[in-house]
Amino acid sequence: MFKAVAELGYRPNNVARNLRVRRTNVIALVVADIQNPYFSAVGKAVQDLAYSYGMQVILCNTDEDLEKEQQYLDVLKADNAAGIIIAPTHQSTESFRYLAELQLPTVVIDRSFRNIDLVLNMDNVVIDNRSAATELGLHLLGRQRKRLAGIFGYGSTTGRERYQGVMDAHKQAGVTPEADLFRFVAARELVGYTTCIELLERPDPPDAFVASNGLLAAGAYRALKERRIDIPHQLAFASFDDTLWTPMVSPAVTVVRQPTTEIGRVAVELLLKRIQDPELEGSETVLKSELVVRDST
Amino acid sequence: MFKAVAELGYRPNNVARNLRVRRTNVIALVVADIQNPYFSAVGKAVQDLAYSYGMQVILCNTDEDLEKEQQYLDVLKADNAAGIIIAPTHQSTESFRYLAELQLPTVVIDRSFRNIDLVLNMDNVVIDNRSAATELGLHLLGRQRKRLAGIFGYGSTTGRERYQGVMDAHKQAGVTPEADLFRFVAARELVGYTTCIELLERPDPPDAFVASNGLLAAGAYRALKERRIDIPHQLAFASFDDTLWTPMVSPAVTVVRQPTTEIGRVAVELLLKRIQDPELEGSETVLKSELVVRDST
DNA sequence: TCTTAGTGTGTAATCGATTACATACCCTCG
DNA sequence: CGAGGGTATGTAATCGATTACACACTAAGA
Repeated sequence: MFKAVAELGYRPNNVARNLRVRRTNVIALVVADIQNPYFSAVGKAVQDLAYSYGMQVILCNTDEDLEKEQQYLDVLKADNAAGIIIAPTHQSTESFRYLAELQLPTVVIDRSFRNIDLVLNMDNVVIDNRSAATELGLHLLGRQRKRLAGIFGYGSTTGRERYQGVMDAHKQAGVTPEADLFRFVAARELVGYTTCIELLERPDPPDAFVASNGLLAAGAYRALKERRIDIPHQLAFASFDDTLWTPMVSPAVTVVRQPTTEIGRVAVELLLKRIQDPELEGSETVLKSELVVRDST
Repeated sequence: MFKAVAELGYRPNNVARNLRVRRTNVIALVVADIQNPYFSAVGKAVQDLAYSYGMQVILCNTDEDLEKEQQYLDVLKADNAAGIIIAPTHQSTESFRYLAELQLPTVVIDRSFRNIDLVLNMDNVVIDNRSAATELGLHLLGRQRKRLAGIFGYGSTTGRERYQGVMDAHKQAGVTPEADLFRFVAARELVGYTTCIELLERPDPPDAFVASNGLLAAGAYRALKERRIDIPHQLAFASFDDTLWTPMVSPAVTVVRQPTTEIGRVAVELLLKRIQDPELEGSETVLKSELVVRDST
């Protein structure tokens, strides 16, 4: 039988099959930018695990552009995707309503929808950004440091939560934060670079600096090196996301390491359960991050 | 009309459409590892351009495993993918025959199939690895350096071509290469690290070092820093692939920069033409790479 | 021997769009 | 007024699998 199949060169047509059984084996990964090391690490994990379950992964870069994201979602619905794993650009009730109306099994990663006023049958996989940021903030505010600056991803709850955590750290350390030292900007390397320069050129520059994600950190660190800032003595530097370069530079960078592989794994497993039973109630998984202290602080 | 469509919430079913018109708008990107910065850069470019043409990109990590690659190819054929962009794991006649028999529009990137003895209706987008490696080798062999070591990706023509280029450089510089200083290994960060350590611990260690891709380079550089090797005085270091970290470390790393965005762009455009007309003759596009000299050499 | 369960084979409906073709309709021109 | 060209509408076939169902056949038990 199998021999005959092989000899005749029969290839089943999955498109026909998908039409008949009314589902596909494609799951979509919708993120801002696959070049962001955090997302590419998660993407790798998702891809590997999906493969072992016989599923394909489709890749969607939104560039943090809501319209682009929604166009992708429309296409995914039309394509009858089995499910989606998404780090949504906006965390507004409006955009979650759009997402929910697709009626596709959905797992939200990286960004929380705890504060969305809708009943959402979706799973959420995040880390505790606020307390991780508090821990990092307290670490930076130690040793008499008083002037912490920070750049945070604009538009995502992640950035806001990390900012909140840093504010909590100020309170706990008894330091008054200076509002103008904190900026919300687009998560791009170049933006990290220019914003960092801007902050350094103030008459009263900061003595500590935090970046809320790997891309911003890369840009900021480049600026610090270019200006020959003495790290950590003149200024302490730390960021979120442990990437290839953070341990390699001198001084090596203190970071909050996210469990990217674990995030991808949990996301896929939750998604597969939800594909089995789309009516499952929503859930929230908070994974542990880890403060990795290196020479930059 | 459009109003009625919107009000009734009609969503077309692309699966049915795809079945009827006998094609899909999915192109597959088949690479070893999306976390490899080279591939994630190309992937980003492919994804962005594909989006503008209304196509989806499916992501396949082969981990340089031929069986996994062929399983993916089978699925892609069954799924009726519109076309594939692939960096094939093996460049053997056998594996290219397999690829060709799928009868899918195909563009091969990163690795050459010039030496394959088959008539292949595929496009090839590469850089001139051999002469780029020669240029890099000559650069390293300058200033009285006589003992160049190198690690190259195992299994790909890319690694072999770059090795050949480095050998050419020895010839041109009038230096006799020492065979045991050159290793072909798997493209993983950890492998780069251990192999580098191994080479450093020889009784007569090298005075220059080259890594044939970004992942191996990351591991090797980490080893060099850990052993507190004085770069570039004690040992000059350079690699292929310009990534986030290469300009950030001290000393910044001299690299051969590949035009990743251009590679992705050209690959998609060739693929789209080939989807239009699958009978097009094969082509080869050789893009220019660039030697970026920094402090490590 | 007859019934019943279980197995095997064959035919037809189904998924939801596209596309081809037939039929009906309208307008214009000879 | 009738023929012809062009648009409109409607019906049916198609893509290639899955799945349901009818029917035939075999084997075991009453």
